[in-house]
Amino acid sequence: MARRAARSATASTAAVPVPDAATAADLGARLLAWYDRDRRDLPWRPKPGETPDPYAVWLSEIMLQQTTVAAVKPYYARFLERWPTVAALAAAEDDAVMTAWAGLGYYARARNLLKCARVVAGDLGGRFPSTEEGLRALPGVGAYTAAAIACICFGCRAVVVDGNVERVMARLFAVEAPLPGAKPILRTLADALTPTARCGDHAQAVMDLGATLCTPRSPACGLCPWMDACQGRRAGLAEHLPMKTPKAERPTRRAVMFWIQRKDGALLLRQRPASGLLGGMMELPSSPWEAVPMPDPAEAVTQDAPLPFQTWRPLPGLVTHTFSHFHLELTIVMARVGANPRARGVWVPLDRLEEHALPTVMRKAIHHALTKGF
DNA sequence: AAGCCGTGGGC
DNA sequence: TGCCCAAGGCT
Repeated sequence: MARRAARSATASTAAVPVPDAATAADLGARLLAWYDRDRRDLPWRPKPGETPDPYAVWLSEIMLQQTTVAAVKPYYARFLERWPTVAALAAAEDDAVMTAWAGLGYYARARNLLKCARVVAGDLGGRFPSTEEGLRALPGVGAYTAAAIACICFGCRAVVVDGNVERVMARLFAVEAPLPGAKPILRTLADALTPTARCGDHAQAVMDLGATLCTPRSPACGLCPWMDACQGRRAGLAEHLPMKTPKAERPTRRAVMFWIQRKDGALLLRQRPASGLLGGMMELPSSPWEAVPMPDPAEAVTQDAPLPFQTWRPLPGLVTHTFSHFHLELTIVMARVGANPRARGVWVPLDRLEEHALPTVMRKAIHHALTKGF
């Protein structure tokens, strides 16, 4: 029974013919010709003939996980200038790295970045592993990143599959099975197209194709080196691929957030727990973030404030923010406390907030308070 | 193994 | 405006 089910799953895979070696070689040659002609100039991409610095490539690949090139560029420049080598980064203070990462999101990446730098600079003597398997064992380095570094920096033949590659393969071979279920099929197709020579350039070329021409919406098929071979385009499906299984709705969580100022004007911040949402980042204290109606400010002041205070007022309006899996609405309560309050956290003068690892949602809350509260 | 984990930009 | 998406990894 189970065997029969597996067989039928395989049958749907078999409906997508894997290209033969000659076809793959032809497609690969046309792709590299296009890449060599229209190569994008990216800060982490070595010029033709230059030897890539594994540290720089690794840093860029971590930053680029689920993050756009435009968002990464300024962070990448600041990191590379401040910590030019893996040894320098390994020696950095945790807080300095989290502060420098603030605003880029997915903060586990920053924690793993530091862990990884310390493994490489310490146990590995300052050198990144030169194999896919060795790289894959590093914190924050998964299948994609290991393959990318291995082929870009060390010339390994590695199958690089990211969102771009999946989209390009789905269109080129008209794969109508929806993601994420179609991942194995798309990987098989990417593998069939992956050459041994210039494997790193090939990988970057497919990703560039996805980023610049074979875009999620309104692909520029007329400029594509694979236009005539693209089965998705031939079927009039290109723009609709890859299909995706619908994802769950995002609930809205709500909370009352406390802007608490000491007599000298300093603001109370706290550090969040090391793991989980915004792990290790700084926050304004608040009631729990729950998918319930907005709490009554007076009740929140009584139940959830990190220290007692008499003088307070709720600010008009809401601070809204959307995370990967929920929306957040915040009511800000402004309060004043005495000169020597006792509370867990750090008291920060308003002109030194930028020295702390404040994620975007907290910057929004601070901006709202400074705008509406004064 | 499906859910968790940020943010900004484009349409 | 609200929704989709981006060079994924971890648990």
